Amino acid sequence: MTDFIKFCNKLSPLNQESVNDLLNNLKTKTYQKGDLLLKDGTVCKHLYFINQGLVKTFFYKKDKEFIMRFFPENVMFSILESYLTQTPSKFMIMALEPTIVTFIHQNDMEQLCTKHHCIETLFRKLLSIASLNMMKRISIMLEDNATERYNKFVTENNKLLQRISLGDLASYIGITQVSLSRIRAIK
Amino acid sequence: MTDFIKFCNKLSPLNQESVNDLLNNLKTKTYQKGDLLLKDGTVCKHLYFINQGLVKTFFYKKDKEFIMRFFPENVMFSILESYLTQTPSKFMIMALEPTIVTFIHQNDMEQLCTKHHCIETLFRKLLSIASLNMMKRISIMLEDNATERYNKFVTENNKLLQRISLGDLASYIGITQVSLSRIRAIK
DNA sequence: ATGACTATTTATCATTTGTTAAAAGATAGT
DNA sequence: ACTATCTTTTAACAAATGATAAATAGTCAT
Repeated sequence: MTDFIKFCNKLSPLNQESVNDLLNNLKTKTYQKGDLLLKDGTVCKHLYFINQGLVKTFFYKKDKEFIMRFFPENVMFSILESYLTQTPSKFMIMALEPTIVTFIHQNDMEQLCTKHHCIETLFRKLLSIASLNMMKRISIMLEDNATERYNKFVTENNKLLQRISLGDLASYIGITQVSLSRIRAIK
Repeated sequence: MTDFIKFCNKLSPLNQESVNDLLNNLKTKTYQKGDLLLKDGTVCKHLYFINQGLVKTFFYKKDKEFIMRFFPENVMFSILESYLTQTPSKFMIMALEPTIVTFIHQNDMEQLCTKHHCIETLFRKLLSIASLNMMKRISIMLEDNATERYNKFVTENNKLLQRISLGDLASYIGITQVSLSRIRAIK
């Protein structure tokens, strides 16, 4: 739980009262590899901080899987599409490793944003980071072909690479696993 | 200027004092078709509201152009990559039609976010919308091929379609103009 | 209307990526 | 060590998209 607070405080300073209010609303849960933190069709009610482990957010089109993003330890995440609108999610969240998350309920977070200006500021910073990440992703998908996207991922996520299967990486990059295998073979 | 306030108030209610503070910091400017609102390599200092007209945000890789997004009248926009970090922009903003924008300086907006909780809330809502839009864009780029992306754009942006050139639409979809022409011919 | 310029279409060929199937390699449980 | 299962690689062919060039259509200034 304290890592959650540390992370927040680093991003945007919180006063003592807001820290206490946050702490009072945090819960922690453990998941095994393969467990779903969120099933599609359900509303994402939580904002998560990942203490340990790795998750992927993804969705299916027909029987094909597409990965939106990987989240390793020490970052915050949620399914914004569902969390922000409180509508059923198109996306799912799955633990790729034994994972421990600390989370806060959307209702509580919303109230705390209203109550504490500094928490609203924190949330704004979180959304800023998410926006920057997604913007980067979009520009990469536009300007780079599969090989370049793969190389970029490798250099920028070197440490994650060993923890992600080839199939998952391919789904993230936006190609088939067979294509990615071929790309790797050519180098 | 008042359309700016109307838009904001609709998104997130503002008290009178914050409205006044906003109004005192707004400026309005007119651009001709083809004018740049922002050149790449410069820092995006403003958050814009578009009263009239149409702009595109885009970038170059070598001599190829890629379009991030179109913004028509009555929406807010900026180059978040640069605005949020106050670093030189990879992206440019160009008017595709005679365009009138009302805008606020990043310094001023930041101060107002600190001064008025309700303006911070407004900004959070703006970032939420941007995040949802980008999330949708990413999932479309993952799951849909060029033909599907084109069809989706046509049905969802029917009114914009007549105002955007084929080449620009292709750059947005992420294919060459020649490919898009072929896709349209097949239907 | 004319000419100059720009945008769009069409055609051809090259390259990339998808699809399917089979083989090879890795992992976990017994 | 052995099977069963899952992951990754390899191969052959199909489909989609890119690159280039030429033809057609549309736009704008005079």
